[in-house]
Amino acid sequence: MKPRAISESAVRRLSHYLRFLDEFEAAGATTVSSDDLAQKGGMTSAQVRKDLSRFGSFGKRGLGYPVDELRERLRQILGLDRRWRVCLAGAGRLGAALYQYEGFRRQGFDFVAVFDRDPVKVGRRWGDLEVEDVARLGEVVAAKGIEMGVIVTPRESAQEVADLLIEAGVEAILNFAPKKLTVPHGVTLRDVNLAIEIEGLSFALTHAGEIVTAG
Amino acid sequence: MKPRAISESAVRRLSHYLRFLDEFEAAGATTVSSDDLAQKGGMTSAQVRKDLSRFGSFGKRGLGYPVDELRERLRQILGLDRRWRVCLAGAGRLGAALYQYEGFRRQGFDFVAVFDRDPVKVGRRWGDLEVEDVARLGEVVAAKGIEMGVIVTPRESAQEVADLLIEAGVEAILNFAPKKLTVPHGVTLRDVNLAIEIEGLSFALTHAGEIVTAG
DNA sequence: TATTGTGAAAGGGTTCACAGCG
DNA sequence: CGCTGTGAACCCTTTCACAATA
Repeated sequence: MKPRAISESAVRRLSHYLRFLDEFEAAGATTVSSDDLAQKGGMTSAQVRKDLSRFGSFGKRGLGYPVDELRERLRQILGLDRRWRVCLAGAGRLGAALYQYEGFRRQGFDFVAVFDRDPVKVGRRWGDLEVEDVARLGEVVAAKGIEMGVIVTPRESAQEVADLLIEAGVEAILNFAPKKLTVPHGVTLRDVNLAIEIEGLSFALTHAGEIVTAG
Repeated sequence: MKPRAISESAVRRLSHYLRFLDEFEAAGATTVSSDDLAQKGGMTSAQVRKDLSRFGSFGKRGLGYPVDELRERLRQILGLDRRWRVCLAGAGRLGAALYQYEGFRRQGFDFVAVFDRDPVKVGRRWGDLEVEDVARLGEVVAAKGIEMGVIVTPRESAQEVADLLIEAGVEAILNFAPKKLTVPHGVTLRDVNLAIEIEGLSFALTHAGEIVTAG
């Protein structure tokens, strides 16, 4: 089975299309054209069609795509037609903000465990959870069937925690620590590096006039 | 002036190199080769050399790059040899977490104002700041010489706040709201969309076996 | 000799353009 | 007729490979 590779940016666009469809649905549309979707995202209609056609022929020539159907199909494709069990590694402020962010739950992501190494934090109540000692990570991940990990530790502990997660069988990690992590083949890693994003802004302001492209 | 466009991903790599150099410096190295840097980041040495050579010839053939000098040069290139005045739009939990994140201050980014529309939040003390009414955004941005905005509002208010920031003269925006914003040419926008990142993970787990490339 | 800096080649993602079809 | 689906063309980024050189 090797149905051709999909780029990370293409997957990101699928998520965008899903949000655009929500907007069209809210506006009462029953069909949308690739061009309608493209305009919401500042992209070309050809790109939208290429992205969608990779997963099947959902459109009707001359008409466009049925909003409802395409929306459901995209949710399936993105794996949003089920719920996922997620753990937080790091019980700091950023972790708390993510934990309480409604958007995750709404899209099907449930935080079912929080870990920290700090004995002061271990045992504290977080909603209906209790912060667990990171030493119990493997045990808890197995017991609760946790499938994704979100790393919100300081830079220094990030790789260590990633290794624990992977050893426990977690195959998808969202890393907020400002550290490039090494993961084995088969584990999916996404980085959200706040420092790097804001440095991109200072670069752009510093080099105003020179063009910065998308790539 | 048009010294060839620079891709966003290339700028991101410059930030990475800077962090790698910090690590090499901490380890006592005085020079590094493009291959040393490449290995830290899982990239090729040719890529490192191409990225760096765009800004000048910092290396010595047969030896590599002087750590100190390259580090300083990269800080200049990224605009980190000065401080930036940043405002937060949105006094919620995520905003609070970012506000208290030491990393920003350490790299030269100072939060000098926080805005919210909620009268309950306006007037509250945040460290040595006071939450301001978003109605005063233009005034405060001008008075404090604010250069960057970080949007941490709900989805619905994001575009509106972005427009206010831009009208006030802000030319760089970091957007955490899960909404694709429209900004005029000349304004730099970076998105951090947590929902989209985690959806990337569920996509990968759902399609395990099929390859997801970098692009 | 080891490593940079860089043209040339390769690779991969995006856009074009049009045949196909409702 | 309008819009999708898609092969081909295009373009940008990455990698290769080697001349240049400390």
